[in-house]
Amino acid sequence: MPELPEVETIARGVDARIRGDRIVDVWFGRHREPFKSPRAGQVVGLRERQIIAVHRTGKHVVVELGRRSGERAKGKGSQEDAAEIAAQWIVHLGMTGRLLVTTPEADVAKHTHARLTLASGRELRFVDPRRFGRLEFRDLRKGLGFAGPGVEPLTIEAEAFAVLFHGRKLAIKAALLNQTLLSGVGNIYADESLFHAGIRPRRRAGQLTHVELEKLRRALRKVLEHAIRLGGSSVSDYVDAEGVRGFFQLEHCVYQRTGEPCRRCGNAIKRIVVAGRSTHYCAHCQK
DNA sequence: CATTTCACCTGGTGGC
DNA sequence: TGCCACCAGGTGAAAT
Repeated sequence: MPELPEVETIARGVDARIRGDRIVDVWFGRHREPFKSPRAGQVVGLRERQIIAVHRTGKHVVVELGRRSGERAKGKGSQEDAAEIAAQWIVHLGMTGRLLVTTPEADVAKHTHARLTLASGRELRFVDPRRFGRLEFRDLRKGLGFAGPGVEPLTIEAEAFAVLFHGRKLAIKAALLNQTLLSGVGNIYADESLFHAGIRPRRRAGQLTHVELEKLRRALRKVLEHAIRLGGSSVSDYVDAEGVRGFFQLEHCVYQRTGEPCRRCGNAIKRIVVAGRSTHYCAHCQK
C-alpha cells in the first residue's frame, strides 16, 4: 500500500542490503497476475546479472542491473565498465506488496510470488497478498529505461506544478492521486498535504489560486520529506526491508482520524469520499 | 480527450 | 465462535 515515502524507505533498505550482489537464480509462484512483462522473459533476463543499485521512481522500486556475463558493452570500443546499467527490474508494490531480504532458510510467507537467489546466498523475496503489485523486466538494449508516469513531487518547481492543474475541473484530491500528473502521491499524503495547505479536497484543481497552489506544493514536499525521515507510515501491515515499521502515522493530522479532534483547532475531522477514496479533512482549517 | 466508476484481490475489524 | 458487511496505502479498463 506504499506511497512515495514508504517506497523510498523500502528502496533504500533493499539497496543497502543487496547492492553489488548478483542474481543467480529466479523463482516465481504460479499466479499470473504480478507480471507486467512476460514471466519467461523475466526469469531469463534477471539471471546472472549484477545488482548495481536499487532506487525509487514514483511508487516504483527500480533495481538497476548490469550486463549478463558474455554480453558485450553498448557501442564499439567502449571501455569495460562494470557499473553500466543494461537492464532494470521494476517492482510496483500495489497495496500490500513487500520486498524482503532473507536467508534461504527463512520461512516463506504466504503469498510469496518471487524469490531471487543471490550470489551471497541470501534471497530477495516479493510478497503480496492482494496481488495488486506488478513486476516488469526491461532490457535497455531493446527499449528505454523506466521514467515513471508523471513528475516527482519532491523536485517539481512552482511553475511546472501550477501548469499540472491548470484548467482542470476535477477535485484537487483526485488530481493529486493521478500518477500521470505527479508520481508517488497516494491517499495518505494527498489528505495530509491538503490539510497543511489549508485546502478542501473537493475544490476544483483549476480553481485554485497561484498562492494556494504554491502552498500545496510546499506542504506536499514538506510532508513527504518528513515522512521519509520517519521511515514512512505503517497504518496496518506495512513493514520495510528490515522488518521495521515507519513512524509517520503517529504524525498524521487527518488521515484515518475521522471524528478525532483536529490537532490545530480541535474540531472533529470529517470523512468524505472523493475519487472513490476515503478522504479526511478539517472543515475549519481547510477552505 | 477528461473524468468517473468499478473490478481486481485478500485479510482485518467490528457488529450481531 | 461464526457470519457478514465494510474497510484498506493502487491502478487500469470501461463507461460517461
